[in-house]
Amino acid sequence: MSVTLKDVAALAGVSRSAVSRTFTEGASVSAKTRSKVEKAAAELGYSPNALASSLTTGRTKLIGLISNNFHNPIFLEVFDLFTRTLQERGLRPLIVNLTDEVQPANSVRMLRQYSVDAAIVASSTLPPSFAKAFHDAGVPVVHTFGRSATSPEVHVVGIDNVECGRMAARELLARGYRRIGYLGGPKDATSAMDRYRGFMEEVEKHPDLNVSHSFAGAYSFEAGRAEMLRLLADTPAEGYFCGDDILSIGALSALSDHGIKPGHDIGIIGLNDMEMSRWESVDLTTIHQPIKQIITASVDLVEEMLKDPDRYPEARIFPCRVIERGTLRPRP
Amino acid sequence: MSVTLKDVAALAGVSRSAVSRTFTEGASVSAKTRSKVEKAAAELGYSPNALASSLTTGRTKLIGLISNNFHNPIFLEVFDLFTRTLQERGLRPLIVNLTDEVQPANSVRMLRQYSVDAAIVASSTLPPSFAKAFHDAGVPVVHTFGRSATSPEVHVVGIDNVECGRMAARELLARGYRRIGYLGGPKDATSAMDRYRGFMEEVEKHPDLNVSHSFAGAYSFEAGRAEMLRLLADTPAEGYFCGDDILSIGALSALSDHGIKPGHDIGIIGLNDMEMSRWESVDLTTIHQPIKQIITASVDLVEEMLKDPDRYPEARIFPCRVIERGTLRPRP
DNA sequence: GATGCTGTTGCAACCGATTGCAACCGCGAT
DNA sequence: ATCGCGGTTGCAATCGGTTGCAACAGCATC
Repeated sequence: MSVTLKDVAALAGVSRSAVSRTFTEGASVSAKTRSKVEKAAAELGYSPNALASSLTTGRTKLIGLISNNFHNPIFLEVFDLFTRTLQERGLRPLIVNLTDEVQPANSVRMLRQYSVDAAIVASSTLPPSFAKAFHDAGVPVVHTFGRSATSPEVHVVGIDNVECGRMAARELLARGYRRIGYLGGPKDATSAMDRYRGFMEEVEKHPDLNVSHSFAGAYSFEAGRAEMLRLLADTPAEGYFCGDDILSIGALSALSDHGIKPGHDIGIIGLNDMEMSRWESVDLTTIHQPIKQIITASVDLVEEMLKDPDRYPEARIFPCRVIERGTLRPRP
Repeated sequence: MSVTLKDVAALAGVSRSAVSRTFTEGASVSAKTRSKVEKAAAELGYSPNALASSLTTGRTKLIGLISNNFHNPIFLEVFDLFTRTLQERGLRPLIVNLTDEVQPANSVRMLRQYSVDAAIVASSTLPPSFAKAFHDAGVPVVHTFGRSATSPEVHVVGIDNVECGRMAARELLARGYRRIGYLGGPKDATSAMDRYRGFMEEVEKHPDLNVSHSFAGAYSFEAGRAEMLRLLADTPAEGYFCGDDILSIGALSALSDHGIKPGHDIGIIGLNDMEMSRWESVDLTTIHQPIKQIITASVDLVEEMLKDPDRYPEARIFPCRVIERGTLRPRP
C-alpha cells in the first residue's frame, strides 16, 4: 500500500537507518547517501509516517484544542488564529467539541489515547478544574480565556476580567449614566463572575447610583436578546455593560424591537471587539480584548512546555481598552 | 511514564495478548481473565494508545477537515456540526486551515503523514482539483459544498447551485423586479459561477429584463459591502441575488449607509439561511441550504468509505427552498 | 606501515500495540 | 482411558519508524 522506509532503503541500496537519518534534522549522513536516498524517496513519493515515529520519539506534534463555544462568532476568529498559528509552527490541532459535555474525563482520556503533546482549553465557560484535569493526567495544558487567580497549577492566558468590569463601570459613569446595569454571561462562567465583581467594586464607590445586574443563559445572541427583553418589560437601566459583544448584539436587537435608540436612549458597552462590532449597522462601543496576542501567547506557552514539561505555571494577562463607537452617549 | 499493555499484563499476571484482547471488540477472552485485566487496568489508569494500534490495524480514526472559510459566520455552524458529528461516531477531526494556501500538495502530504483515514474538504471556494488530489494520493475524500457535475472522481455533498440561481431569479421575477442583478462570491468559486449560470439561464427566458452581475472578492461581509457600495455609486438594480448570506449582510450595510430600505427600495435575496439571517435586525429573505443534512451525509459517506475504500463516487444533492423574510417586496 | 581521529554506516533492540498460529485446557461422549 | 472439540491463551512476528553502539572507511600524521 503506502511507501515505507524499507522500500526507500531497498531502492537506494542503503540501510533503513540511513533513510531515517536523512529525514531527521541534524543526523549524521554523508552528502552522497543523502542524495541517493532523496532521489529514491522522490521517485517513490515517500514521506515519513509521523505516527510511527511518534512511538519512539514520544512526540506527536498533535495539540488538543478544546472548546464549547460554537455559538459566539468571536470563536470563528479564535479558531482561525489558533489553527493557523499552530500549523505555522508545525503543530496539528485536534479539535474537541464540548458542546454537550461538561466533565473533563472523556476529553482527557481521548486526548491521551491520541498522545497529544499538549492541550489548549479555549473557553471562559469551563471551570478551572477542567484544565487542571489535564494537568493531573500529565498532559501539558494552557487555559486560554481562563481565570488566573485561583488556578496556579496550569498556564493561563487572557485578560483581567475584574479590571474589565471596573473599566466598563468607569466608562458608564464618566458618561453620566447613573442608573446602570450589568448584563453578564452565564453565572457559572468565571469570566461572567469576575467582570461582575469588578463592575460592582467600582460602582460601590458611588453610593448614589442605582445598580442592577442579571445573567444571561449563555454567551449567545439569543440569550442576550432574551435577557434584554426581560429587562425592558420592567424598568430598564440607562446604561448597560454587556459581558460580551454577542450578548450586546442580542441586547441591541431587543432595544430595536422597542424602538429604543442605543447610545441615545439606552447605552450599551460590550466586551471583545469582534469583527461584527465594527459593522456600521452594529457600531458597538466595546472593550477590546487582544485576541491575536492572547492566541500567540497561548501557542508560545505550548511550545515552551514541549521543551520543559515541568515549567512553572504562569499567567499571561493582556490589557484591554475601550473602543469608542456609537452605543454610548459621548463623554461630557 | 505512561502505562502500557506490558504493565497491565504484568500486574494481572497474563500475557500482553490477553490484555490487548480484552480491549478489542469481539476478541476471545474468558470472563475470568477479562475481569483480572480490567481490575489491573483500572488500578493503573491504563487506556490503550490509539496511535500504536493504528500501526498494525491501519486505522487511525483521524479525519482531516480542510477549509479556507474562516470569515463566514456560517462556518461556525459548519464546524460545530462537523466536529460533533464526527466525534459522536468515534472519529477525530484534524483541522487544516488553508487560509493562506491554494495548492493541495502540502495538505495532502501532511494528512498522509498523520495517516488520516479520510479527508473532508469543506469549501466551495476550492477547485474540484483540490479534492481530487487527495483521491489521487489514495486518501478517501468527500468534497462538501463542492460541485457535482465535473468531478466524478470524488464524493460530493451539497446543493444544486445552478438550480439555486434559477430559484433566486424566479423569486425576484415573481415579485415584479425587472431590473435585477447577481452579486456573487469570488469568480474562482464553483458555487459563485454555478449560481450565476442558473440565474442567467432563467432571466434569459425574459428578453425584456435589465440584468447585471458582478462578483465580490470573497465570501465575506467586507467584500459584499464594498461591492454593493460600488454598485450604488452608479445606477443600481431594483433587486439583487447575493450569492451568500454574509454577502447579503454586507450589502445591506451598504444600503443602510445610503438610507436605502431593503425590501422597499431595493430587494435582496441571499443564500444559506444562517442563524444571523433570522436576527430581527437582519431579517434576510434567503434560500435555505440544509447544512445539517449536508454534514450528516458527508460523515455518512466518510464512514462508508472506511468500509469500502473503492466505493463508487457519488453526489448527494439536497434541495433548497426560499425562506421569506423582510428583504424582498411581497409577491403581488 | 602503523596509529589515531573524525565522520558515516548498519545491526539490532525498542516504541506500544495487534494477530495468526499452535499449544493447551476442561469437558462430555465413546 | 481415550478421543475430539470449542474456547482460551501465549509466543513471536509485525506495523513503520528511531537510536545506542560497535564496526568501519578515509585521511592525515608520525
